[in-house]
Amino acid sequence: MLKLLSSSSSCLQARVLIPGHRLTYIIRLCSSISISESPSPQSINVPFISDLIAKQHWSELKTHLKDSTFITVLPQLIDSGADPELILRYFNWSQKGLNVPHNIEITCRLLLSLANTKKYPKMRSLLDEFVRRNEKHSISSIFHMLSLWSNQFCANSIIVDMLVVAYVKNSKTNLGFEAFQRAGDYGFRLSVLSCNALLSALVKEKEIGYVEFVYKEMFRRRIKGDLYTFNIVINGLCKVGKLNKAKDVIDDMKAWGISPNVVTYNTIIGGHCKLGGLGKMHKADAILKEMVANNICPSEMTFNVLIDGFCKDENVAAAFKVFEEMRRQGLKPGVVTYNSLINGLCCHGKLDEACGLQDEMLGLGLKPNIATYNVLINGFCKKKMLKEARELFDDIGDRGLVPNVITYNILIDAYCKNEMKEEAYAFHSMMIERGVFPNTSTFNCLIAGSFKQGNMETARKFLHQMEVKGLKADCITYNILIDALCKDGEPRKAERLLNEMFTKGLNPSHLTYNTLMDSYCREGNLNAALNLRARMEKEGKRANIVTYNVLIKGYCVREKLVAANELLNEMLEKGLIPNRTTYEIVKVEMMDKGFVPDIDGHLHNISSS
DNA sequence: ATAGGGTTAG
Repeated sequence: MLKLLSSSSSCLQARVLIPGHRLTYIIRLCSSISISESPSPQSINVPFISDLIAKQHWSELKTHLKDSTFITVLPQLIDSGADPELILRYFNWSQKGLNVPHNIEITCRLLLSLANTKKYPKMRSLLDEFVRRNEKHSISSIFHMLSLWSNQFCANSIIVDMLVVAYVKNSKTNLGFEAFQRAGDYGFRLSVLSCNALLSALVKEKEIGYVEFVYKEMFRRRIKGDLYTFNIVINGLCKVGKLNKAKDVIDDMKAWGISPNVVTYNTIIGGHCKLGGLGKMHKADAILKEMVANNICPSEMTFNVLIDGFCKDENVAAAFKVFEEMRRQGLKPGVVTYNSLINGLCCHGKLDEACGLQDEMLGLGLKPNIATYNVLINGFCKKKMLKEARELFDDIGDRGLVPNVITYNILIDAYCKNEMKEEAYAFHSMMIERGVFPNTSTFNCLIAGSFKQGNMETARKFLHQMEVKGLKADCITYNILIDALCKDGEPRKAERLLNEMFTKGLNPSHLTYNTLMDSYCREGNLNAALNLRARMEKEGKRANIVTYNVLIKGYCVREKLVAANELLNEMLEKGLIPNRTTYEIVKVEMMDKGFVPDIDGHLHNISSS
């Protein structure tokens, strides 16, 4: 409990009553650069000074005020009830001229007087400047000052609301989140506007845990979300594959009387297409039907998302069916539509058809963009038609387009994979010369290429170069390094890299674990492989087909056929469909050694029964 | 004054 006793221009006395104690403390709160030593600061002639500020007679003002009193003028101006805009003008001038750090107390008082006169744009720019200055003011000190100087919840809330937006706008999302959280402790009410801005920034930074926190907290604080709020949260959840939770949010919004719109549906359909797992396109199709049943008309974007999904699901035929349906509904396919289809055809090696489609889009007056070229170049590269890829690359400039980092990465990767490192390095230099900066992916291609050629030294050189350039190793970099060590028969060293990934906040993928398990299995260390499986599942990653293939093979080569068979059964029970590799392992390692399959595909050991 | 789509690297 705190009771205000008195306040001077720069100091504030308050009595602190600590519950359960009989003692009363008198504290003096002084701002950092206030001249608290002088008991009564020289008072100023407010009307006179105000007039000078209004006329912007700064040099005259400077001669009237001694240097040391600049900061004492502000509280007096505020106390006098002068026009807040006038005070702000003086504040900005003294700030610029003297470059003194922001004084929290003064800033908060100024914000409060601006809030009371509804000078919202001025408050926004003041807060923007405050946040941009990067001074290390703690959020709690700001909130504390606001509570000390005002008991108007409304004014305080508006300031805090704008503060959150200012942090988010200036890419200080973590501070925006902290302000959001503390606002709850202080009981300040935030608007849906600032919450949406915060949520949107958190989604962009893939901080989904925080997104979920803010979303739940909004309910708890009775901040009513709008259509944007729900769409942002749904998008965040879809991006990390939490599709069931995304569906729950759709139920939430309906419960709040907000109907999902075309964006909502496109987002959730896209989520299924990208990370839906088994039978994902069927689910995506079902959502499309639900959307139509709810009288939401699919847009060009809806079809684009579906077409791309089918292409990635290696079902180009279905993609073309959607393409036809799209035109039947009178929607015009755009460049993105064609890019998805061209990419789908390229991935199937159907380059002639892909080029034909490009001609078709040209005929429709659609201009290919750099992504169109990237998918085509990639198609040629994957078919080892590097000459044709190079020719396409040379066409880019004639089309008035500029190759981007992806274009270069595709070609560098292709040259590395085809043991043409001179060409790869030439493209690496070319991109730098042309001002396209290599990114982590560029180095991943170069590092992987070096390993492939057995050139450990070069790989290390690129890894070093990458760090020097301030580029951080990502999951794929680690996978490349882990793979190289594993191929070298060094799974223990590779596992150390796995540990390092966690310390760097990187999320190992199935592939990471599977690579390591395979390497342990090859040297017959089944326990180490099983430990890794346990670790992987502890991290929320269920064994996939490759995991089972690796482990089954591991048991087989150690002649533990019964254990291998148990794993095979486990895999079938979990609904994982054995692939060609599984079949080969089973045939060579098991069926040829006395196991026979029954009608369900389960194997039985005839020598034991 | 905020929400949704296409291209690279394991």
